[in-house]
Amino acid sequence: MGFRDDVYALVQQVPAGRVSTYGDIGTCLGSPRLARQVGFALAGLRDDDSVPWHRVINAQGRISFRGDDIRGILQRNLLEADGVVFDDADRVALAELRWRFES
DNA sequence: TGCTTGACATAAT
DNA sequence: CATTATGCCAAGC
Repeated sequence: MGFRDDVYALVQQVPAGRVSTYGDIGTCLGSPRLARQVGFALAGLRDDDSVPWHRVINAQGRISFRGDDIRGILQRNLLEADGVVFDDADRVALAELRWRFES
């Protein structure tokens, strides 16, 4: 279809225990300014669990809320289940967990 | 075809 | 460090 499918493909490349940022995905797809579109694409998934959307967070290493707090808590829960650790500021160690896309 | 919206990013306050 | 303002690009209407 377009941009969104590329986002899904990249997110699916992120292994468990690793996380990625909207900016990185956008950069991999063309420009770092595509970050919003990345989020937009993931929003289209809604409750589709075929894509590990919870492994995608913002550049600050924090979970992006969509409006429903439950969504963010669920995301954090899923990440912790993958082995991702949050610090006191509810942030993940991006320097260690940040996934680097190959192509 | 053209305007509005949006799970962000970055810089400024 | 949090909050606000602006930019950017694609999708929806």
